[in-house]
Amino acid sequence: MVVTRFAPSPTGYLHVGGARTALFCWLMARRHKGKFILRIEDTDQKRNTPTAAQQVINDLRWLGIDWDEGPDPDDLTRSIGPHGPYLQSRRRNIYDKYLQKLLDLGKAYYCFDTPEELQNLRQKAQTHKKTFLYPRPDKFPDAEDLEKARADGRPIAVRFAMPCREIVIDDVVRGRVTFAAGEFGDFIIRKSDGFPTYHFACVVDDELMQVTHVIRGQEHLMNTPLHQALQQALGFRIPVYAHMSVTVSEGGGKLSKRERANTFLQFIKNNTHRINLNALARTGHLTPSELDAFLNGQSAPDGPLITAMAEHLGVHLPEINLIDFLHSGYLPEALINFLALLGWNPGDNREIMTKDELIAAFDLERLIKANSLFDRQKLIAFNTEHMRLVEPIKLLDHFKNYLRAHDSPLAQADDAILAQLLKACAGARTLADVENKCKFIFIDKIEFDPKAVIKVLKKPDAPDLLAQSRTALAQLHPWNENSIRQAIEMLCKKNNVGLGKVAQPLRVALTGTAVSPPIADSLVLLGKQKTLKRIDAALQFLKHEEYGD
RNA sequence: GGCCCCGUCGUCUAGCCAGGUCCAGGACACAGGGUUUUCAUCCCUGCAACACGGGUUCGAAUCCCGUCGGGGUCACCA
Repeated sequence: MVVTRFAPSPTGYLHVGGARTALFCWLMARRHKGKFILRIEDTDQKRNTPTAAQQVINDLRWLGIDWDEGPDPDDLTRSIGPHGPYLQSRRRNIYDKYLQKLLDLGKAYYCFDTPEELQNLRQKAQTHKKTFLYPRPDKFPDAEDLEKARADGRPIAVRFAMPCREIVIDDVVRGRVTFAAGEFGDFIIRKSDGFPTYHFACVVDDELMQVTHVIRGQEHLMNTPLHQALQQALGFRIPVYAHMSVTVSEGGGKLSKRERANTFLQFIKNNTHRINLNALARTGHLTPSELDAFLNGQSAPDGPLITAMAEHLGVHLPEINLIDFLHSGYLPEALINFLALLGWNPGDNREIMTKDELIAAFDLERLIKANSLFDRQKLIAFNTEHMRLVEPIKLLDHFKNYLRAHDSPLAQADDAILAQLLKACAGARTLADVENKCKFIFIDKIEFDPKAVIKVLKKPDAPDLLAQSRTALAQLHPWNENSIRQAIEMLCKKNNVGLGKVAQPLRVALTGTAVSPPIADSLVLLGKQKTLKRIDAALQFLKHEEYGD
């Protein structure tokens, strides 16, 4: 049976890169009717935040990735599956057991160096232009040395005695990779705070959880020799390894969480003169000195705060975390499809694929070796396709989810209305597009976009046609898509003009902008009362403008 | 810098392992045109790549070597 695992360290929101790794692991397990495990690697006390694990879990669920074993998504303290707990911080007794075994076998040893001492050793190696390898003592410290170190208050860590021999790893995507003997030094497997390091916990857990395929980013390739040595020392199986290519950002560098903060910072710097910093600090819940620190590049606020401030200023930031994509109105189906094709392809010309199709086609053999760039424009194209493809019920769910994540005026609408909006906006690229197009219906006071006014309302015949529309619509009964369309068409015929001549002034009168769903839909959605009122308001507005000129 | 990985249109990629069917196929983007009451959608056409240099071979995008370029990694982070 195929068993894969995704093992994030909970340091914040789930990053697209991480999501891609999770997706490939999940796809592999589902393809082979195996198991997919979620394991939380929270062995770094300094970096973990209490809510981060839950956030990662929420993000994964939004994407539509589920796990057979792992923390209970509704209650992290509970486990699903026979190999729990799935939070590494709760497995310390297990690691200690294997650690003792290594110690007993003479394959690991205590060490008592302070950070400063290690730093010195490294420096020395660097001045001699040699790679730093920890100098293994001739004789491993014994119980007595341990006591003495403890008495002296020295940090007590444990190192693995790395065997000095050539190491060969077989990787599904890289092929056979060979490392010469002596490339790797003894590394720490238990930190002085008693927690295992990543290498150790990962190897032990992969064995105990019976993981068969380790699929991870290429950045782990250099870790694999260490893991393999550990597996051999402990008598563990060696799983199949697949080191995927990395996804890089459009800027050239790696897709980094800092990118959003940097983009935002750059925007502020370029527009200092027209930004009210006090108001900005308020929306970002920052003190003036915190904002100052951010502007000086000393620190960066949390993701959600950046998002709030960017929204406040109307700046679009590159999406990096999964939650950013939710906020921008992307569909998880589209993101999955897009991510799957970053470094993998089904071997034919198919691109737009559903989750089931991806599962059926997935194959580790078809992973690409070369790094790829995250192309947002292509993502948008994928999203457009999936907006059309997703079942209406599901699309509605996604839309509500999106609306909840915002402070949208549309949140007050019920399901039936929302479904109508979605239908009227067929062809929209993102959920954000739908919201933008329809929010005029839920706003009491609309504002006229000057460009739309000049381009449409100020046209010579516009006020007259608008007034005629008002008269015709006022008499209209019943008020539905069909009747409205007929009324408008008749008006066009009567005046001998194209549909746009009548529809556009109406549109601007109702929405303040030149963008909305098809005109008849827009009128139905707005309702007769409000429609007439807004036409009156627009007519009024035009009169004042005339006097003003 | 040491070690490791990678290198086909601007981008994602097919083709490479099993050399000829590839003057290199698809998609996104871009340019031009068309449909449409706005936006978006949709349709058509076009542009555009084997990093470079040596081999091997009758023949190389495909095999070998070198150069250059990009990325990763060198923690008591994961």
